Amino acid sequence: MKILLLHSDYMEYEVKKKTRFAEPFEGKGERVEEVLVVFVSVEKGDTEETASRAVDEIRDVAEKVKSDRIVLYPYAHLSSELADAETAVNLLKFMEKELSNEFDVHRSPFGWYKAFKISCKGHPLSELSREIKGEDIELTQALKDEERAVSYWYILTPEKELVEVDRFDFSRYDNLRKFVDYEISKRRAADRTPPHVELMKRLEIADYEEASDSGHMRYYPNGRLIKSLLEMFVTEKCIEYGAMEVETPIMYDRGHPTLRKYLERFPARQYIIKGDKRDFFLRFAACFGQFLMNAQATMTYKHLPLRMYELTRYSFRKEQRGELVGLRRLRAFTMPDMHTVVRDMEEAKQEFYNQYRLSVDVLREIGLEPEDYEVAIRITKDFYKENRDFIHSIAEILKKPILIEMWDRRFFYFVLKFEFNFVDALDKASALSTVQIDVENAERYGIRYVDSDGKERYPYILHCSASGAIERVIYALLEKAFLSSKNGMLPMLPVWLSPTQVRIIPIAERHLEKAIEIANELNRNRIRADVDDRDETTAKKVRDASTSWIPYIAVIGDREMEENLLSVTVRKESTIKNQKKIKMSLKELIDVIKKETEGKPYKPLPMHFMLSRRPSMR
RNA sequence: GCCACGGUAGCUCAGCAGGUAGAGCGCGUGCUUGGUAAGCACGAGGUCGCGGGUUCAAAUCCCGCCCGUGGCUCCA
Repeated sequence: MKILLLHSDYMEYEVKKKTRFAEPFEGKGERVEEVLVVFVSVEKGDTEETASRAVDEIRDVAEKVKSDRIVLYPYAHLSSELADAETAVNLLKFMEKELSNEFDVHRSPFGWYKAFKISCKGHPLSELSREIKGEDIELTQALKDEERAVSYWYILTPEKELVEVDRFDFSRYDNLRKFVDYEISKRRAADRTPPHVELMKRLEIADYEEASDSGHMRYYPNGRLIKSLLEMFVTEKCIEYGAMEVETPIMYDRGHPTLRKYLERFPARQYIIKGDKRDFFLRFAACFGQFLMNAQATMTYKHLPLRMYELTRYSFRKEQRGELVGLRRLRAFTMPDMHTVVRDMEEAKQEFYNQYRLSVDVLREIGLEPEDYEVAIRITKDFYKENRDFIHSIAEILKKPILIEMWDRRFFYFVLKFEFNFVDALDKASALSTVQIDVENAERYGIRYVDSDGKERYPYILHCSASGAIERVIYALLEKAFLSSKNGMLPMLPVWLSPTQVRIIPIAERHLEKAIEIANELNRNRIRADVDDRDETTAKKVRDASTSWIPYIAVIGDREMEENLLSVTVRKESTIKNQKKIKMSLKELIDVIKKETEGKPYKPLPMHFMLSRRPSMR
């Protein structure tokens, strides 16, 4: 926004003719004496926040020149980057309203050709221009609100008692203590790179891509397989839960009146794409696309709850440079995003409860148990008071204490949310699953349903990410594996996610043919098996398979050929000192793995099944 | 984004009072046909992150930038 301030003896204007942007106006014009005239150009990207900063400037100048009368005069010629007319009028009206508390404000109509006369006083303060940058401001209104909101911290015990956080006995809850420390005192102890960063590289899962922006990763064949399987799994679970899968654009008009409000909270966090005529921002979640779709749908109470799902590949958030780490925090990430339109708060609570259970279930099947994460519930005080029993009933689901953050008032779109927070090897917490009850966006987007009495009503909307970002799930699995290795176990991924599930190791060349035959049979049974046909010693091949976290290592030599059995090393039952080796038939091995991966998605080996034909990816 | 530290072979790192680069692993070739966490030998492989400056001479000193990690901040 650009403004030009002229302290004047008088200002006089006369309305001549409409432009195509003209706002309705009846009068002819007016003359105002002893006035501060403010010429205003509203620019692209300006928001109410920009406008209120302009108001502060104007107020400041008006007080200095001791003028209690102001003319707000829309004037396009101060800028070459003008906002659309609707925004401009809205912001001018907003400024008029803000200023009229203290001043006699005259707003000249927008979008008309006007003649004016002005007599500028000419003292040193009488002519000032100001540029108020919309994009660069750090603090938007919502952020200011957040600063003013006070948080109260409690622990909700499994016995449904609400205890102030200082009075809770954490002695049996080490992980929860770490999480609470992280949340409240913001204690940071880490002095090294998180373990998953080294692991994601060494296991050829993912790596930094210097040719892209920070926080955009490359995924090697192994990583793509793991990511793909997780994506398939979460998607299946959400569809099974009753969601309609959709796909929506990844970029949206920056000036779109509905989207802008949502954007205001994070002005510096968007990727901006220059279009031919309009500028676009890259989505940071699937909300927009789904809400716009919902707004157009004809819905009645009979259709509710209505669930819509999308896997965002990608969501973009231009996080601050120093916040990015490995797979924990990215600028481009994949997130399952489900929105549920519900009739009323009763239905919202019911869904919230069910989606909480869905999230527990999804994480558990992925390989993250309730003891691997800590629960946080964030809630407004009012909502808590009105729904005490409901909130307490949530504590029953996992029977573990929950951190409650209570706000004295609502400053964002939701009244209630939960998160499951993974606490990693460096005691840092990151949110995985989350569900929120949104009481604001239905109205903003014009999402309505027809109720049983024939009247249109605004529904509530739940936001649900059943697993959290897929990349973050991989991070959690790697950190968990690292933590388990500190407890003397061998680190590994769940079998259904392991890129190679069975490694066949022929002892000498004469066993190779049989090894290939076995691998083929396994692969026909949808088990990812490969063959280490390299010219290496058996010990070396076993070591390589072990350091690649392969769950089943099957050695085949003369003895196995003779007995028609495999000599299988089972990783999850082994330690580095004590390898668990079992003789079993091929059929038994197939049965064991099939049982272990039952109900999970499958994809074939991500690379050639002969190790000698496989490149090292880094 | 701010502060600190780091970037040298494909990988992990050594070298740095300024004098044109080293190890281990990996890779290639040969020997070896092996029995459960690293066989042996030989060989190839380097714009020392990028750009500028100081100097007879810069991987090494100075400045700027890029990337990474930690802290601050932040996480819709």
